[in-house]
Amino acid sequence: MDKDVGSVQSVDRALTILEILQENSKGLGVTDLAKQLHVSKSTAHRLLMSLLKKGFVQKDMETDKYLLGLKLIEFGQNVSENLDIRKLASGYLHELVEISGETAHLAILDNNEIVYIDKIESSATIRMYSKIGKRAPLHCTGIGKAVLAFLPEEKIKQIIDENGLKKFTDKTITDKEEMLAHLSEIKRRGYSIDDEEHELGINCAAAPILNHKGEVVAGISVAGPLMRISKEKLSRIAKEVLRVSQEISRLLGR
Amino acid sequence: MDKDVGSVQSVDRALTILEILQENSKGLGVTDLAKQLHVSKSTAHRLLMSLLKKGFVQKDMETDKYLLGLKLIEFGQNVSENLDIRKLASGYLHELVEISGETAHLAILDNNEIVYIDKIESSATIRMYSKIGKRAPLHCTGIGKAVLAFLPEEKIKQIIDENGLKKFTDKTITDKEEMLAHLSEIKRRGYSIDDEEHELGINCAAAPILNHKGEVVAGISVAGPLMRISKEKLSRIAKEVLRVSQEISRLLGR
DNA sequence: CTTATAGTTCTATTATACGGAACATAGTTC
DNA sequence: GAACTATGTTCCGTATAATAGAACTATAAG
Repeated sequence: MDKDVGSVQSVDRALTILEILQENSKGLGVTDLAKQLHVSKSTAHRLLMSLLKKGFVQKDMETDKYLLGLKLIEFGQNVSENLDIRKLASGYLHELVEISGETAHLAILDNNEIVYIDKIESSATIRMYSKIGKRAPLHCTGIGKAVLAFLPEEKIKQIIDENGLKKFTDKTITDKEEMLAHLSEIKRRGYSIDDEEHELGINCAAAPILNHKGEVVAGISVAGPLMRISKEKLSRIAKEVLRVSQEISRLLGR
Repeated sequence: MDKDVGSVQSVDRALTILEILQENSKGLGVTDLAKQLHVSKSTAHRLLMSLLKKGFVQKDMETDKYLLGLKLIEFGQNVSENLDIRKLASGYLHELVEISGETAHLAILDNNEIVYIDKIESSATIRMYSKIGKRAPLHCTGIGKAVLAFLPEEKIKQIIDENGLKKFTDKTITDKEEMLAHLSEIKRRGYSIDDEEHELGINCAAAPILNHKGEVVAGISVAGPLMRISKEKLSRIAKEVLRVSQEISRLLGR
């Protein structure tokens, strides 16, 4: 057993108690906990007293068992709220670049547009901050459509009515009914495909990121030139983008 | 300084670190934390290593500061999900009984009806489990209306259309439009009043309990015979019921 | 009533958490 | 670019604080 240098035994144990209690939602007694922790009853008890005093665990009055405390709800909320989506997603975007060999993007929804807040390229190891901050419409970009599709029905209609469906290329969807059907299909399968609807020669697969309330807050995509991305490759990429988007959403408490 | 007997110093300190980090959402360095904890840098550092290893804190790669870890989101979710609303509310219901001298109820929404899951009476110190499990309609009870008012608009209409507005007393609201207006008023002020709409001679003030997503999951009320409750007393009670409902909702992460 | 089981408090022992110093790293100032 | 500061990390001897086990309660079971 390695000595776990640089950390504090009793703290490790206390945190392990929390983990054990997470697995036992009906609560555990001191003796059970002591066994699982491989410590004496008195040690387990003292650790519990510290956790109890701070509200990290509570004692069920009826069963006399210890369970996770309400304080943890607060903490969870707090972390969710102050989460920096860019930092959170960064590692995943790199993973997507690795897998696909193409460029990955992260964008958030702001004022009926998307704003790119990160972009990671395969070739250049340095980030191109130039494009970061760029805004794009919702109706004809991969991330835009993915985000739009997951907004509430009324909000979608409102945005379309307010902003229209401006034509960027011959492939841009400009008919409202067609767009609504398209979005509902995106919502069903979880990801969107941009088939040169914003810029000719560029294909893109994207998926939304949802927060703990199930609200769409951002989107990620992988995009690249048509010549390098076959239909088949794009659909493989789309699966990966979807998977990653779900992992990120999960981190947000989704 | 009392010795905080029965707890573990290092655990207390580690948990305090989490509390301090909660107040500093942009993160803190080792030195700052050590100062606030009144311990040496090395101690603060070792405590952080334990917290870090378990994912309770994370280190921001860009600023090199420590902040609350994503693990806490999981815990929060877990606690919310496994929360026993009855146990949670119990103390608060007793408080309401104390304040009002009348009977307090807790009910949850189930299948377009409310189900009473707790009832606490002033006179009898023992709980009357007889009434627990009883079902009642949404449109003419205090809790029912409070819950109904906080459902999504469409859901409200759907429920009314499906279940109708059955007349129980002369005061029962049976007109759909009148009911919708009534409900929107309830939503505005946060609490509902049942003025003999279900049972003659019984007045009641109720308010909804919302979960972390803002969804209504239950309601609480204080009810009593007309002869003991003046209009004025009822409105005083309603304020208390509202306050308590908000406190419980907050515990649920609202 | 006795026995068993779990929770809580007490206490002597030593392992372990502690502070301070040393070292490392980076960011600033001149 | 050297000298200086501020901050993070590692090391180490010491004494404190955490530990195990026993004693003591409080319930529950037989």
